[in-house]
Amino acid sequence: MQRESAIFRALGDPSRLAIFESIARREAPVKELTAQFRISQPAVSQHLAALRKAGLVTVRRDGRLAYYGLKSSGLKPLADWLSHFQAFWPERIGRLNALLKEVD
Amino acid sequence: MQRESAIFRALGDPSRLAIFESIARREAPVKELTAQFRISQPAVSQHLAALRKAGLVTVRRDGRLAYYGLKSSGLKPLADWLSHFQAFWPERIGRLNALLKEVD
DNA sequence: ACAATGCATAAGGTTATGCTTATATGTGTG
DNA sequence: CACACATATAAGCATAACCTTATGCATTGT
Repeated sequence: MQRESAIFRALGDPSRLAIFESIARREAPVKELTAQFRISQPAVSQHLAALRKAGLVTVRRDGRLAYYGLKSSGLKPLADWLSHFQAFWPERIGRLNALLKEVD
Repeated sequence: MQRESAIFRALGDPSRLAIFESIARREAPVKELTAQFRISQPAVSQHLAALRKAGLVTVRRDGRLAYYGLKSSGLKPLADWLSHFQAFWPERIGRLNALLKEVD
């Protein structure tokens, strides 16, 4: 109940959302993420700490590199929360259903 | 791409999320929402303006009352965004599938 | 051992955010 | 027409958020 708010807040910053989406595409060390955006390395690290605190990403350290990757269960609370509202957009059900069949 | 960020930001505040969830349960005028939370009426109005700006709620004026209700299409961008990541939490699929069958 | 690299944390400044009280606007009511 | 009521907006304040530069701490390479 209060956890979704934290997730929303974590993804509410454009830079942080972009970083998250990049990580979601593929795991990457801080160095690479820093090169990707126009903010300093400490800023990236701070965003990563926020994402980690929100349970959205994980770290894997290898030598002096810290690889950040998507935490698979991270978005689950959001999905659960969202499913509460599915009754309100029936036009969406069809597409979601199709997507699920694809996965099966 | 930048629109989700706005939605996330709108729901990132605990008070605002609570107001949104209340509205989602049922349409209500500002007066009633104000009674429900321990913040002033202007604060509620400001949160409502933010939710409206994010496309999450609608207003229906009746006399001097302003009824706020869920905008059915409001969460769609979020659902679309989230569906991108479904591949990453397969354990969730089953429950979602069950939910969809229920709706059918 | 020393220098360089990758990352995290500290400190500080600027802007954004969320709240309050005060006030304006519009709508019913006596 | 005056007055109460419902809501929105304005102004101001305290705190949080996000960024920067500076620095600390490991780890790797020479």
